[in-house]
Amino acid sequence: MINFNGFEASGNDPIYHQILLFIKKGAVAGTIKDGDELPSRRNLSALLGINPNTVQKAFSLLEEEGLIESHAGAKSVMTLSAKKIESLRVELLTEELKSLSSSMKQMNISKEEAIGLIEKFWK
Amino acid sequence: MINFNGFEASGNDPIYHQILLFIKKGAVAGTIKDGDELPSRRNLSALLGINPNTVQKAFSLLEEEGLIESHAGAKSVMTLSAKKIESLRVELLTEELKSLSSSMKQMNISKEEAIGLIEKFWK
DNA sequence: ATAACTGTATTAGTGAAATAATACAGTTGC
DNA sequence: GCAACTGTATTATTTCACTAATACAGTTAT
Repeated sequence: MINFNGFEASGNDPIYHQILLFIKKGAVAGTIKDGDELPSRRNLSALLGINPNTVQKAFSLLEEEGLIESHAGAKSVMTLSAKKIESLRVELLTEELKSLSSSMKQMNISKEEAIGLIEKFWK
Repeated sequence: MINFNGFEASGNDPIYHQILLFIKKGAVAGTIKDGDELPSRRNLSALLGINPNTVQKAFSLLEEEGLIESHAGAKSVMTLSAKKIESLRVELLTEELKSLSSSMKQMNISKEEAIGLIEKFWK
């Protein structure tokens, strides 16, 4: 069963999208594996203190992307492959790093200084 | 007069917030200086293809933070100091790097790999 | 002075995220 | 078989970002 203890909703990003990212990042990290069961919509919404429909939105998007399978009555399960995971890895890293380097350039911060700052901030 | 040519609204971040960041990052970069005039609400909204009220929201937040001054009838102007700029720099960098390192850890990516990826993505 | 610009304020409407309360059908465990 | 769980669907409401259309008062340039 996938563990949501490390999850905390924050910022202005929609909650359903944060759940989506949490699952995707877990898949990339290897902490979420093919065949893993997801908590039920009702259980997860209770655990996170949010509405079941919000969880349902996240899960239905995961299904559209082919990352989980759902059947009425049974728990949803992860459907991962090495190929899918590699795609996720590229997708998430590209997003993250494009945004970082663009942001740093807008502040006129050099690559070297940026790397130095990362060394500091990495705890 | 502050130049908004490099600005493009994108993503799910509210537009008023993107305008806010654009100004703050410009101040940190040094391309926006103390005393610089801002375009009028009406002009900027027309240039960006958005509603004047959205620009007004961004500008009123900037005023609350003491980064601009506005008086009825006259153009708004930047009110920056070395101290304010340094605060902005710390605020923006902390935000950006905390988010990066947290995200990388969720994907189980080491500091060394992260730095290597930044070297690649920095163009 | 006056026309054309400024900032500021108000009221109304749309769309999306999230909540709330149900309902129904399929599965699983005892 | 049956109770307790599952996924799925529907309708209504609230909040916020954003748009839209005005209105009014202060400034700036000619």
